[in-house]
Amino acid sequence: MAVNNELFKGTLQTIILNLLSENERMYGYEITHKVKSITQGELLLKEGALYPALHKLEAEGLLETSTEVVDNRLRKYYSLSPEGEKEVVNKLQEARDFIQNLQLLLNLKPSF
Amino acid sequence: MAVNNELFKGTLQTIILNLLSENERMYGYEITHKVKSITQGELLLKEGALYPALHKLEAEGLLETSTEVVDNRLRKYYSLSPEGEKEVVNKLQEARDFIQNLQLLLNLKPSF
DNA sequence: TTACATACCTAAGTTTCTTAGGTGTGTAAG
DNA sequence: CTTACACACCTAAGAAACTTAGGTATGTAA
Repeated sequence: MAVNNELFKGTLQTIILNLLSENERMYGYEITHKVKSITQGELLLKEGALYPALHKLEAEGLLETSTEVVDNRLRKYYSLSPEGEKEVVNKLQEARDFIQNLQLLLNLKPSF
Repeated sequence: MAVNNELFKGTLQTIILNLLSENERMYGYEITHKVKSITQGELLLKEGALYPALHKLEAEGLLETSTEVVDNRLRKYYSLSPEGEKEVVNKLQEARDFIQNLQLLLNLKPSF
């Protein structure tokens, strides 16, 4: 992670699940680039963090996979399982509460 | 931590420094209760997390301490050092950027 | 043939936090 | 009078997430 490394700890699962709720299916390498482009390079999602996280979410039954060969290279596509669809709703609500509480604790609320 | 445990990882230093920038001086036990009341019980800052964090910030020169005995009990008051005063500005800006990026990644921005 | 993008992966180490204690004082309940 | 709880500090062991630093393999541009 580029700028504020430490703070993003714990948000990775939520970020992955949300991207997949918007994009139907994505593969790992694509996710790292998507995160980079959305944050304009401020958050660099490391592969060493991403792949274990994807495997864990799959093992928990929140993600499903299908592999394809594109241009003679393997792609492992991930998509939300039915449980993943439910979980992303919870995770997003938790994220909203988290941001709310953090803004309260840091007096960042009334900036706009 | 009570509700969303995982997400607050990495935010503790910023929370401590910001509380001390608002309150001149605080002691550990007071900080845990302050955090609890601000978040209405949603974030329970554990002593096992707080005290090591305070010691680390002190070792880094960001905090200064003075001990007092009140009602025959020891209190160790923490306050920002000059470097701490500078660092809290950086940390808060990082937190703003973090929230901004997280909202972008999670599509939470245009809710109000 | 060197370098870099694409695309996957893992193991070792670091850091942070949780769990689960320990020490000691003061006060309220029974 | 002893049990429980609030106050107030502390630490050690373990869990978990992340970083670092690799490895494998293909395709393309210099």
